[in-house]
Formats: sequence, structure tokens, C-alpha cells
Amino acid sequence: MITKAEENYLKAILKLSEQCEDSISTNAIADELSTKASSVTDMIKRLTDKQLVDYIPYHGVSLTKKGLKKAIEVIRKHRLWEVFLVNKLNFQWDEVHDVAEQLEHIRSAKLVNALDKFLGFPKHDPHGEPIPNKKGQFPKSFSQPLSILSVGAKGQVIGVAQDNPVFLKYLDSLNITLGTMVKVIKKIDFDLSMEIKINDRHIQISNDVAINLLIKEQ
Amino acid sequence: MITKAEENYLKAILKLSEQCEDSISTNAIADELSTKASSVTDMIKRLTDKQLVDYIPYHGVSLTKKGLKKAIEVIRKHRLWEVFLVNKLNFQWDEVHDVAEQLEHIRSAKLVNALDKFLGFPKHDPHGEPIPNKKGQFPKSFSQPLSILSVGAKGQVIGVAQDNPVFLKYLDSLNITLGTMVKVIKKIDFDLSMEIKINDRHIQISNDVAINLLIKEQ
DNA sequence: ATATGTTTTTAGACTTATCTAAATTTTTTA
DNA sequence: TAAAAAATTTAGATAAGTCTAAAAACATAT
Repeated sequence: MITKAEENYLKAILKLSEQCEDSISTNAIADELSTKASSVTDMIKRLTDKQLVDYIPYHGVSLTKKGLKKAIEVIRKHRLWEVFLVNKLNFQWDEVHDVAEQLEHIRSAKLVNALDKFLGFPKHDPHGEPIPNKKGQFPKSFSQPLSILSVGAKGQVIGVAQDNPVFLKYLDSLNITLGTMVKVIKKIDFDLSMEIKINDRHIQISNDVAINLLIKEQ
Repeated sequence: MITKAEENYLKAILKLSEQCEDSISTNAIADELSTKASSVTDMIKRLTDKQLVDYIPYHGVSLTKKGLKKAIEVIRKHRLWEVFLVNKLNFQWDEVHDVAEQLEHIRSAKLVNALDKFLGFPKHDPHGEPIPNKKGQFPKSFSQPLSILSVGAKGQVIGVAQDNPVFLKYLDSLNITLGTMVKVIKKIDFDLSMEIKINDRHIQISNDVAINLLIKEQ
């Protein structure tokens, strides 16, 4: 049986895996979970014993197939509960996280699937994050202009709507390229400009730029 | 902060307190929680330190005002979640217990009160057990003929609808008297007779008897 | 390529919650 | 009321999950 603490580690490793391709360092996990590297090492050994992660001492961890499946299940529960809290119980989208962190550990396949149905099989949580289905598959997302994404949504740059050199050079100067992950931080009603996060840097872009950046939402 | 295990002990002590007036023995708690008496002694010490129970070694425990309040909060959450599972997610009434045992430990005052509202402030759970309100007060219940109670409901005999001596003598032979606790175990559709539990004994009574026994539901 | 500094792991300790076995207290019975 | 039986507590052990401090491994810079 997999514990709450173990589930939180798997979730953290999945989150970090999405940000960088390589295997994940002990320290990165410790930072993510606000704990100590030595605690992480201990836990990783337990997760290795349970074949939820692959681990090479001093060289980091990565999720096994089994571990990935478990992590996705937790993500699914977390996001479905967030939808429930916002859509049914009228929570604000910024009030749901702590409660969802608890609810995600409730163990009942019947419950999560009944909840999914009750909510109408939502594809995204209130922050715009995709909700994996019963089988662990994430909803297919197609490219959309960055301008239509809502605050909190994030995705990968997969193209541009116009490829004139001035535009591309400008993107280059912002360190935006194909594959770059962007997240919408703020939208300004006045001029439709937005604040976005790129590689942990926050930048301000105009609506003109946003409508020409094609994003595959995640 | 009060842990999940502590909450389960408080709930068990409350349940046992409802069945007998005196203070509760270590062994009774151990039986209720399927654990060992020595574990109970350990935990009772922790609960005593936190002023959730009063404890005299070798002579049992009882809930303090603070402990009772906590226990009632857990009961409230458990029963509200049961209503949610049955009324909203279409669980059968006998499938809800294990999941509600988990959900009752979710910590969020906002959540439980929003859930209560969402469910329409139900007064009873799917088993007929009363749901305490936000302030910890149980719904006032009035006398009803035993015949209208649903399976799982329980209450105290507070009167009879006809007091002819033959009927009363019959009740006496069944060990039913004013104040007796009864619980509905089964209802037979065919003749409306029912199986009830009295002092841990199961007996069968006809509909004629049931409609003449007045119960204060609990 | 060796010394320095950073990262990671190990060692040892603590807390919560549990257990078994032994000791103690209470209750029952003769 | 003293011996036997039952209930309860204490002592010591275990497991999960965490911590601090020390040791070991890895990375890097001269």
C-alpha cells in the first residue's frame, strides 16, 4: 500500500520531470517539498524498493511506469476535486489548493470515477491544468494563440502565426523559441497585454505578440 | 493539531459513551477500534495531555468538553460525506462507510460548511443517523411510530400509541420498556414486520406492534 | 590532476502509532 | 479475606517519516 507521503513524492517528481528532461536531483525534490535532502534520500530508497522510481545514488531519480501511473492518479484526483470545490461548492479558484492537497489522497477508485461523472468529465481544472482520464491519458490539446489562454494556463510554444523576421528576432531577444514553456501570470484588461513566465523569468508582452504565438496547452 | 488516529479514538469513545453512561474502559475502546489495550493506554495518555479526555488509570476515560466538540465535528463530517456519496454520486447506502471514514478527516471548516449547504442542510444521513449542525447541536427529534423508521435508524422508546394491558404485557415479555434503545435491522416488505435490535438481541415484531411503539429517533 | 567546494548519502536521534510480553492493579470467587 | 482470574498498564521493540551533523562522492578551477 502506497502512503500519503509516498504519493506526495511521486507527484513532486512528476512535476519536476515535466520541467526538465533529465533525472531529478535529491535537492530539487527537497526544495519542491520543503524538506531536507536526507529525508528525500530515505524516501527514495523506499520508493525504489516498491519499484515506483529508478534510482542511481548521486545521480538522481526518475519515475518507473508504475510510479508514473500512481502520480497521474494523484494529479487526476487533485484536479477533479478542485473542479468540485469551484463549480459545486463555490470556492474561489485560489482557495482550493490546500483542501485539494488533502482530498487527492482519498483512496477509492469508485469515488474518483463517480466524481468525474458527476462533474461532467471536465478536461481542465479551474487553473486551466489538464485532467487525465480514467486511463491516465491527458486530454489532447491543439494549438491555440497565447492570447486566448486564461490566467494560470500553461503550454509549450509550437509555432507562430506569422513568421516575419522582425517578429522572430524579437521573440529571440525574449528567449522564446519553439518548445519554450510559457505560463500566463496576469492579463491586463486595458490593452490585452499579459505577463507570462518563461524559464522562471516574468516578462510582459503585448496582445500583438500574444495572438501570434501558438501554444499547445498542457 | 489533532491527528487522524486521535480523531478515531475520540469518535470511538463518543460512540461507546452513547451506549453506556459510565466512563469507558480501555478494552472496550480496543475492541471498537480493533487494536490492543496497550495501544489504547498509550493513546489515552496523549489525549489526556491534550485535554481531550479525562482519564483515571485503571478506571476508564470520558471525553472532556473539548474532546466531545472534536468528536462531534468528525461525526458531522462523516455523515455529511455519506449524504454526498449517496445523494450526489449515487453510491448505495452500504457502500459509503469506508470512503466516509477517510473523508471525515479532511480538515477545512469552509469545506464542511459549504458541503452542508450544497446538500441542503440534511438532518439525517443515509442510515438515519442524525447530523449535528455547525454548532455541534443534534437535530431535535420528535416521537414517531417505529413503523416509519428506515433500516439502520435507531432511537429510544418514549411511549406507546395504545396502552392496553395485553400490549404492554407483550412488550414486557420482549424486554421493551420506556427508555429502551431500539434499532431497525430489517424490514420485510411482505407483511411490514421488522427485525429490531434491543440490548444486543435481535427480535422480530409485527407491523401492529411497530405502529404502536413511539420512538424518539437519535 | 589535485585541491576546493558543492551535492548527496550515511549515521544517529526523535515522534507517532502500533505491537508483544511482563508486571501491576482490580475484580471475582471460594 | 485471601487466592485466582481478569483487566489494565508498563517496558521494550518496530516501522514510517522526519531532522541535524558528519562522511563520502562528485564537479570544477587553477
